[in-house]
Amino acid sequence: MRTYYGHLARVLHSCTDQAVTAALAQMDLTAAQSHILGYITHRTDPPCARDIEEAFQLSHPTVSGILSRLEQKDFIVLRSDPADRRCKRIYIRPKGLELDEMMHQTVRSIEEQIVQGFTEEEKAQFASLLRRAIDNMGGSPCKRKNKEECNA
Amino acid sequence: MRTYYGHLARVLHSCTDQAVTAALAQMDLTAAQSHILGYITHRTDPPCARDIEEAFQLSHPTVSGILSRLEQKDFIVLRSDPADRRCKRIYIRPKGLELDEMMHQTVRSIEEQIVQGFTEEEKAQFASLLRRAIDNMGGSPCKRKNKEECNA
DNA sequence: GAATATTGCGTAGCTTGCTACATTTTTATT
DNA sequence: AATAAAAATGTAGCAAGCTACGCAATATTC
Repeated sequence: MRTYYGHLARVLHSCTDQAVTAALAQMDLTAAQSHILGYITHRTDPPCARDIEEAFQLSHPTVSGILSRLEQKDFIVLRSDPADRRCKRIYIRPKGLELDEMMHQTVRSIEEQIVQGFTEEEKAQFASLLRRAIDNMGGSPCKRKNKEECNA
Repeated sequence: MRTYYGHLARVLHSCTDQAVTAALAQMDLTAAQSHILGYITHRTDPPCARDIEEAFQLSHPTVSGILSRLEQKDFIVLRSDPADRRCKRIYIRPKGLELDEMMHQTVRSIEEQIVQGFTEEEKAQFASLLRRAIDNMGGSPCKRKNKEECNA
């Protein structure tokens, strides 16, 4: 039987995503929403949509959709930056901040589950091979200037 | 910087998928459609939707949507099985058969690009680690009885 | 200073993924 | 035989990913 790495990547992404989403359902968050919410929380200064696109290698409309759902649920607020009125800064609201600890614990435990039974060496190799494969494919849809922020 | 395997899997899936879709655009096929079309072509007997769900670890509505788009484009035809009227057998149409060789060549070349610069040992390890990770996550959304068909 | 390019965002429209529910047909139970 | 369970599909509705387009604000260039 042939090996299709693309297929394996899809399946791994898909089941991981669903595990996280299921674990976070009680907080009314999906996997994608929680990752982005966590990123916003841990920034020292409020990011704008563009920052998230680069950090997560996602297109603008995708990020835009996720942010608008987070805003609807009152986890964040978007406000135009007076210094550059093109940008909309993203501010965490108390309701979003509250979930942070629980959210991160959930994500961490699922990340551990993925590499359960791996030796430290295997974990390192797994990450390294994944990053090399991504690099072989030209990184990702977005052109990214901040390469160090990606594939993290 | 922490390593998020789930994130890496998403990015790898995403850029692979887009590379395949871009390469196949002239044939009016997406990555998902071409994989499923290839599977149907290489079956000795016409499969039904359920077979595809198991082989690709996808939910019924997902497969149903892809099949209906393939049928709209006249690549396949769906016909009820007279022996079991619940099943709809999937038949390849000439227009679908035509693309097979070109399609497979495209997919193969992108699969090679993913593991470009990998030694044979690294390729084997990469596939093995991916399969172990998928296994750790409980395989995938579908419960699958045909485990040997999966993660291929 | 005016014209042009770039940047950030919004929206429309698509595919692909999911869950949840309903329907039809077949199989199993009793 | 009648009823219940299981299996295959259909459909509604959502999230998340994309491209392609347009608009407004800022930067750049002449």
